[in-house]
Amino acid sequence: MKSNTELKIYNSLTGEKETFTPIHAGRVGMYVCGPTVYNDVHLGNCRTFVNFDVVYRYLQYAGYKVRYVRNITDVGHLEGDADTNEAEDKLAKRARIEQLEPMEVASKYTNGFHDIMRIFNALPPSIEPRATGHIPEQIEMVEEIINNGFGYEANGSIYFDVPKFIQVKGIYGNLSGRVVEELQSETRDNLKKQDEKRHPADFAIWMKAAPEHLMRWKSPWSVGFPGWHLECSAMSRKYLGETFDIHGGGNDLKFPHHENEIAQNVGACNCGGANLWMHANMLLLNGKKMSKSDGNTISPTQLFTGDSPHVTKGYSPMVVRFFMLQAHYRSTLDITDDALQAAEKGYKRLMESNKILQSLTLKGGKQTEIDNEINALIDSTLEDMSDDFNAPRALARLFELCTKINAFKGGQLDINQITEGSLTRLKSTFNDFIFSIFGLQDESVAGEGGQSALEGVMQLVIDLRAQARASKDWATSDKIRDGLKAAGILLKDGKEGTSWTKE
RNA sequence: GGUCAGUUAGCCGAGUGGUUAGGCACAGGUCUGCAAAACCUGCUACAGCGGUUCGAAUCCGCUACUGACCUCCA
Repeated sequence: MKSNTELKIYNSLTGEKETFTPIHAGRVGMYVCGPTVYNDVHLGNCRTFVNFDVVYRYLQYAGYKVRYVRNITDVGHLEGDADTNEAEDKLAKRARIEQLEPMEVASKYTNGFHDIMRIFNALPPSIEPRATGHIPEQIEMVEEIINNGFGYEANGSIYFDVPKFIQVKGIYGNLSGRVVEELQSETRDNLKKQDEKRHPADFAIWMKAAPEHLMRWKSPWSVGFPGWHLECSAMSRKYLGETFDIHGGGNDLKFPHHENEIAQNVGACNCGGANLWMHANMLLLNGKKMSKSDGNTISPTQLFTGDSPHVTKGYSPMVVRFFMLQAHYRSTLDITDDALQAAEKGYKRLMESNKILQSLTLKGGKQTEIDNEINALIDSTLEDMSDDFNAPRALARLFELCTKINAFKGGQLDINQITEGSLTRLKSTFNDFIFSIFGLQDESVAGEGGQSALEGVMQLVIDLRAQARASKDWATSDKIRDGLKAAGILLKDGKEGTSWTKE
């Protein structure tokens, strides 16, 4: 542990921030609900995964060995009314529309999802299991649930008996705050549709496949496919154990998905799955939920290219990632063009300050008030992250350090007012935060190989311009500066010469 | 309709019962050949109405509004 502060995490299950104590000292098991791969990944989905990427990264930084499991749902997730014949598997529907095998659809969108995650610099999970790769485990779980009396068969489909579960275990609704009596009264109008389910709150754990259904497996009850919630219960248990540390996902999965997941786990092995549930909040566009039907939506690609009426220009992936870090994961985040522009400048300022910091040196530094301030800021940055992963607050502290760093360079503050040890600590912590914890990348750095050649060229150009300036040849000097700006390179004249940066 | 969350300065967004969040924008200044960058200073807000308190943006209640979930959704 590089931080002495204990880690506190908000637990959706209890509604309180709790001191995090892993089941096995030094190790963390974390499961995050991954995407259903029937379409291009949604930008809001990206926010959730970026948030959990930071959680994953910070846990590792804090010294934990983390097993991070994030699934790919490629079967079972129904679209439409799941209780009528109109229900259709999301992947199967897509396969029909695109005239592809369901697995082609899954592969296509899984690849697309991975591409976007890589672009956002999200680390791959330790294990990325697929629902279709775990059919036996899911069938086994259905059997367990039936044997424990919490499942019943109707026409080849198996349903989870929620009223029975409530009667015996009494925990259904603890996560989402639902009361099943209310659910029943709310859906009474729809009761006539539910010919198979005994209770409207019941949900399918195994579905008998209609003849035209493309995805089908043999089971003791019918040729069919598993229910949507089941794969997470089965796979989290398989890879993380009957009880594990953290389960995460988007806020909108809390009910019914996560509530049912818990019910399945408890119903199968009398184990509750995760000790701690984390939910990332929604991403809004112009103050409203993204919705394709309203046109209030933007894809990651559109955001990068600027090809959308919602933005005036394209924003780089790291700017978007930085933008996401500026809000707490449990708050909604409103994506607007103005906010993105602000984030773009903030991101550049942060990256630039880090570059400056890494080049700072001192001779004969001593401990002063400034030294104390800097160390206090570093400490609070770590404390902020340990307080329910408060990235925006940690980022604010980093910006306060930026001001100091820039002042050291500009000469407004004397670098020798801090000790050698503090400078070293500042350099490593600042660097770790930006790259290892926040997972940002420096987009101003050119690709491999090109950088050193460009450095040489730039040094030459800057020298030539310095000569022109020395002889007060402003025309040449300004021509160089303006020409470089047009090429996307900014020159900065400082006290100790000129430096440059990519725009 | 039910449940839950939120309403913070021009914009985005943290936050705690009493002290400057931060970013961006804006204004003034320093520096500069000019500019940019950087630094300094300023702008100092907490939906409305009540209540608790010596003191509330922070706790409680009501109202208004927004959003999420209740149906596929990260």
